[in-house]
Amino acid sequence: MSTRTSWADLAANSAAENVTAGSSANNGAAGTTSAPGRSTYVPPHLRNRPASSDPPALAPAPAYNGPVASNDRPGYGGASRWGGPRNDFNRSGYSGGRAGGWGGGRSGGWDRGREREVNPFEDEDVTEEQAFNEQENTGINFDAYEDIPVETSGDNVPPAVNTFAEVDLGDALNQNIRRCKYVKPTPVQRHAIPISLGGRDLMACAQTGSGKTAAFCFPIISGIMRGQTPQRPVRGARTVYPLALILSPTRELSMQIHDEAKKFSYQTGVKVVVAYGGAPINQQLRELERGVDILVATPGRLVDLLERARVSLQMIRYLALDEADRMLDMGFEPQIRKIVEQMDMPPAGVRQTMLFSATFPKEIQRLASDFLASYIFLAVGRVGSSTDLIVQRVEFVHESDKRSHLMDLLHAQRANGVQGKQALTLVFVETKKGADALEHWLCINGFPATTIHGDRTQQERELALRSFKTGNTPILVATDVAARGLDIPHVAHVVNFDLPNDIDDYVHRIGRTGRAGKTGLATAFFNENNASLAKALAELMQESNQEVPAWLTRYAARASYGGGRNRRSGGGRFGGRDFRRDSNFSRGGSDYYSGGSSSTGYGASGGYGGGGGGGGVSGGYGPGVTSAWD
DNA sequence: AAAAAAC
Repeated sequence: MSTRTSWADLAANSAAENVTAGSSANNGAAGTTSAPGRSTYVPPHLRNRPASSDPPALAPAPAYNGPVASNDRPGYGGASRWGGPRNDFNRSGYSGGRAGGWGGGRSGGWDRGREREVNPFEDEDVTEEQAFNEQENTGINFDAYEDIPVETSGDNVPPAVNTFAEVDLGDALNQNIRRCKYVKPTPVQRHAIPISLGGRDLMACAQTGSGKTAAFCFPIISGIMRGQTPQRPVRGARTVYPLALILSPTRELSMQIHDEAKKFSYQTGVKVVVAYGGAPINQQLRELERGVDILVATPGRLVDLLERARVSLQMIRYLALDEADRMLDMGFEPQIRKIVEQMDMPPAGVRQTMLFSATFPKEIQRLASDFLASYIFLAVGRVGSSTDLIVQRVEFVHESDKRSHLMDLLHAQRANGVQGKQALTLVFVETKKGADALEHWLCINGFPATTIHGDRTQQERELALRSFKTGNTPILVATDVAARGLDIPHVAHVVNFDLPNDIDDYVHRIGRTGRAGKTGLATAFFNENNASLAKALAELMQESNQEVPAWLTRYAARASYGGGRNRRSGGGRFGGRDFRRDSNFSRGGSDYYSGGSSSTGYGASGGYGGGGGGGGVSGGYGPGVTSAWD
């Protein structure tokens, strides 16, 4: 009994046949099938919470009364791609109200005060009322941003913004941005947010630690807030229908994205749930039943949930792939294809799709383009990494000398340690066995170490990460499970005990340090086993103004087989280049790339920061000043 | 050849 032309109707036409309107959001929890007990369920971790941990007396988010048509900016192509139905996203009657103002019935019970939303900012100083619009006067040298090379291609690229205030994210979200103490958008946010708000699909390449999570979360949250409350179909009573899906390649990264997204969506009425393997599924199912707008997940657990019909993707409006190139590499691609193309998700062009990574090899871009419609390619920053914050060293170390060499590094580091505490050191190795062995060896030699890899239980993995973050065990031996996305503050040193075979993996690994405007050190142990990486490594280091040892240059020259996987993706200074711009790209269709492109942004300073040296992104960050950088 | 990702 659908009564209007809505997104749900569109979905019904394109994806499913058993749409039954009339039930409220989220699997009828507040509708006719509502289970009365459900809305009063309080999960164990929230029971008996002292009153002091309730949200402080923040003013309720003011009603959002701004224009509601930002999804429809004329001329950006969003509306035309969507045709009529998309206009229904802009619920004209959206009138705020408590906590972002979902009408009654949304997320049954969620916003009725029965369950208090845990304040994710409770550790932080929320009384601080920095004037949101005074960010021009903070004394931060954001001019440095102007030097960051930016490349966009695609049709009708929306112009970048300079402040959060000038994009229309809504008051509740703006307040959370303020609580996060994000003063000014990072470069990728400046460009990606207006693109996404304009309704466009996006493939974005931006440095590690450059605020990508917020770049895709803000438009999603904002879009859901202003969107029409969907008529979610009733299929099985226990099927839930998230509106947004965020996929990431590791469990810990999904947890981290979830934590971030919870902060951004605090008191917006938008519910974020995370689902990943290795943890009991029942608790995740309970969370899902309590309502979900944004689902953050790893692929395996999501497929499980889909096959159990506990989750349907029929109502997905937003799809985001973090570490998108990893998600589409050989190991992951079939699973991702299944989720995106073979379940009930609306097709590209109907949903909005955002792909983010610090690296984006051409061949992966080609695969990814299957998931996108008329998308904008965005590359921000140099060679896939904030490398000017990271001092990269390469040392020639024979396999048999690696342990003692590591020991020397750690001893030296301990001597220089601040306040007697060992600086956090992240040591990457090639294999899980190798990780365990090295951890053991470090421990018996007096260096408190722990390890994270796929053979450990999820509990062990999470404990290891926590123990590392707190400095309890300041050395973490890791496989590539920890290479991507994880934001671990204060990592002073990344050691590539075993170098990866792929230069992109190296970029991601060293990106675990040098975050939040801090400097970092990355040391690699190179030997004859790594010859195939020599060329790419030497080039990468050169591009980021690092000292390249002469012996490495010789290795690089010798390695004539430096093609294939190890070649810089697209070359040049960017983490990537739109593969559509390659002259040898052809795919039959002509609708692929017809737009213009622009480099270095929108009339901002030209050039690449004088070959890199002056192009630093860190310049001007004062101590204690937080940006949305991380 | 390895790692990750469901039970």
